[in-house]
Amino acid sequence: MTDGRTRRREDTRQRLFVAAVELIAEQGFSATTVDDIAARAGVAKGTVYYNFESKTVLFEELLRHGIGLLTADFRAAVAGLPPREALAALVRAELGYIRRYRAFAQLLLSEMWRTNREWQQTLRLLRGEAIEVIAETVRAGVASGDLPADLDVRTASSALFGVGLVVAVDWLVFQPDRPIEDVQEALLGIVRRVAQT
Amino acid sequence: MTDGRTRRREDTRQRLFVAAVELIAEQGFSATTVDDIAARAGVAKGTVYYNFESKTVLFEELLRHGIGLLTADFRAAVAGLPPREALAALVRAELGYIRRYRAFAQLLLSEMWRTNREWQQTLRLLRGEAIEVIAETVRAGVASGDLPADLDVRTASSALFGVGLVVAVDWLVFQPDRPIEDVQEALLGIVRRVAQT
DNA sequence: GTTTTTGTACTGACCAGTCAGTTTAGAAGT
DNA sequence: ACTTCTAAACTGACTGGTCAGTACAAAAAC
Repeated sequence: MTDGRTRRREDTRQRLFVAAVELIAEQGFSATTVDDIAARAGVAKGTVYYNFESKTVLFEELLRHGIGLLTADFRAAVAGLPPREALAALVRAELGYIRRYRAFAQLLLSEMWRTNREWQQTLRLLRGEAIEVIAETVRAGVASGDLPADLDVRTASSALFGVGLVVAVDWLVFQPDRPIEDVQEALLGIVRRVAQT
Repeated sequence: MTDGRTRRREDTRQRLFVAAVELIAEQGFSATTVDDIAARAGVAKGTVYYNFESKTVLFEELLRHGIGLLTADFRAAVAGLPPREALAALVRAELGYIRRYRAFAQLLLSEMWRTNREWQQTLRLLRGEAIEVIAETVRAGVASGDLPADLDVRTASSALFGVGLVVAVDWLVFQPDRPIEDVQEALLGIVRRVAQT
């Protein structure tokens, strides 16, 4: 199963992911060339096409991989917690994820609200999966009375997701010196306020 | 000054701005070709280069123009108001602007947190100008005691700017059916909460 | 008669994707 | 063990197309 071949190949794909995510976060998908990605990953261009069908597919698989990790973090964070605590745990999980995968978060923020791109459908779907975890928590809170009954679940969930993203990335890009605890506190405050509207 | 020639030229530039902003909001700067922009504006390619030095300069002037309007709206909104009301007025102004110049807002959201692009310096500068208006209001509020003294002016101002942008664009892209008053209410609630931290 | 726009044709750089050939891991034969 | 064989993994020069920017003569607007 994990013989030398598969491990080697998995390693190559991982290096390509890392190279691609960094370059695309900095420059965007279109401005990033396959040659750049190959060079940064330390492989030949042909290797990119041996491992991925096309530049677009590479990016789609990258999105799937990255958001998959985020969704898993979300699920782990809320497991077994009552609604209000689960909501706070989600905020902490999102921030922790963004700190760990800074470049991916930056990339998401830049590409999330685009329209008319080939991979846009994929991204929408994946965004939906991540937000669904938040939505389940919000829904449970509304049902149990822990959260206000008139809260629009879908809107609140996507707003929560987006606000976390923008505040954290803004912090990473423009205020990297500020301690993360402040950011987390500000975000938790925001969430608490929205949950009472 | 505003003779026929200048007005005609100004009109051409305006049409090019509109075409460029829509295409770049949808696809990004790199994926948008000068031929596309000219075609959408209903103008020959040569006209683009008669009116602008290069594709990059066109984009930079577009950014200057768009953020200039936003900054002017901000200044008009806060004129003569006490800090807390001024803050609410800023939120309303930002939302109104985003509704009017939807594509530009989408473009800003996508390009704001990029690094390593030629025009990135320009964008940072302009972002600073817009945020400075917010910062003046926040600073005045802190000085007069209307806002908490321990509020970090720079951070609060940029967070306010970013949150408004992401919530509004998310609304435009994913929930266009939802009434804008809801969005405005949610935002005002958020701002009130942050102002008390 | 001067400024602005048009239309078309062109150049040179760049870039996604291909492919014939090379290297490598490890299975099979002795 | 140790050679031989094979398929998987990787390489990098090459191709065909795309696109920013140029050139310029003729037309339209003022």
